[in-house]
Amino acid sequence: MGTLSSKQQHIIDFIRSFLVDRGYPPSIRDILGGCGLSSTSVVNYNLTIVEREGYIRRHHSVSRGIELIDRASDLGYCLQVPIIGQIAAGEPIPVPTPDTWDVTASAETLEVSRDLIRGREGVYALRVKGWSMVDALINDGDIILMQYVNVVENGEMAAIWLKAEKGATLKKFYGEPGRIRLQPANSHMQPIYAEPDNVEIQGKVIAVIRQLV
Amino acid sequence: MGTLSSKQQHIIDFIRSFLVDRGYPPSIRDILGGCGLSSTSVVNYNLTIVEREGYIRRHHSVSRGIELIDRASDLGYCLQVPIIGQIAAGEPIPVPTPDTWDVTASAETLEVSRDLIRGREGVYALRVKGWSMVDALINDGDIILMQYVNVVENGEMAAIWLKAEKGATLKKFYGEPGRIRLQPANSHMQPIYAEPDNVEIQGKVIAVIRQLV
DNA sequence: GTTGTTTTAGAACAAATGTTCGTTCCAGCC
DNA sequence: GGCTGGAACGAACATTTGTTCTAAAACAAC
Repeated sequence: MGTLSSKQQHIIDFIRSFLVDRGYPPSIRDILGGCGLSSTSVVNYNLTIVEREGYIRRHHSVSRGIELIDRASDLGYCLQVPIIGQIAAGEPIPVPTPDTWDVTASAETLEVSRDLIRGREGVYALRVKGWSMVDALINDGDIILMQYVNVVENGEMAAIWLKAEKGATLKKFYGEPGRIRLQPANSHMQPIYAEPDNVEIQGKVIAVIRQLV
Repeated sequence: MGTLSSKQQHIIDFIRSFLVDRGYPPSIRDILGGCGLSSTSVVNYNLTIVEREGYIRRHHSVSRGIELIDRASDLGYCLQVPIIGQIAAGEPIPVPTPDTWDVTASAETLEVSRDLIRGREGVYALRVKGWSMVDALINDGDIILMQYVNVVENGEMAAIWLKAEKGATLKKFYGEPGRIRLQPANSHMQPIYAEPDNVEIQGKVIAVIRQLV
């Protein structure tokens, strides 16, 4: 990646914004107009240099065949995850059944980068309401990424519905002989013990996102 | 969003993979070949329907002017944020100076969706080491998104370097007459008071990301 | 069957767009 | 001054590519 003149830098910026804005690359004459240049051959000339320096890839004799390949502010793809509700002690989570799973139906969605999902299926998001999860280092207003599962391994953090208490909580799950231990993430807090048929797993936590300000 | 024939669904899938693969949209004749169709007018005919159903937007009389607008399975751009180091009590953060700011230079980057950044400049990420920040609901292994700033407003969470103690910490910042109050996010913990010229702000926290499993 | 609608075919056209080439401008240099 | 190489210009050209039109085939409803 060599150095570029300001004109060439401007061209790259224009290509990027054009691409984000319109969804397809600009033609040479688009760049001409957008960057205030005066001749298609000037654009072509600079485009050749920008390609030689490794910022774009050109597909010759293809209209708008410009491919951006800068890693710097490069655009990887995100996935959209539905925010299907909020979790608060005392309220059940409206987990969608796997067959009525429709991302587009949900009113709000969260954009999440691919590495957080890691190819998992059945991922949804919840907004945390209240301070009942602070022992799990989860705050009011946080967003938790959940995966829809029925069973979890020991030690995994899960959203658990306590039928008798009619309360939802986030705890680390440990199956023990004859009982289930629900351990707060904070080591200073005491665990809760529950009957196996009193708990219902509504999904496991795969990430926590807290946005400040 | 209406229903599509299998042929039309195939066309959309082809457009998407073509786009991801080559960086620019297919022409009508590309679709013709890629989907095994036999006439450009057939492609055009189905493209019109697909557009009417809201899956794409066509820019007429523009070569390859096809814009994918399905929210369901992809799209939305991410930005890359450099992970420039880790924060732990007792170690300074290697904050880059604004002029040597080079995303590509950093060994590790984090992909983050656009809404988390919100157009801010000078954003970097830190990996949290140790449990010294649990009072701020931040755990060992969490990743915090930071923005490089020198001053913060009262109540904002910031990475603060205490010169005398030679320690970095994350606290809520409050300027008070003659002193600075550093308040843990956890209300059960007591604040720290510091001399104004003993503190050095290294950036403010704009998001916390915790990945489990 | 008839009728009407949807879908396909193929070709021709016009516009969009990449490419080429001779020329000009200009700064640096011998 | 004269030479040279990078950069810009402008026009012409060739290809790519969207668009349109007519006819036919396929399909559904009656």
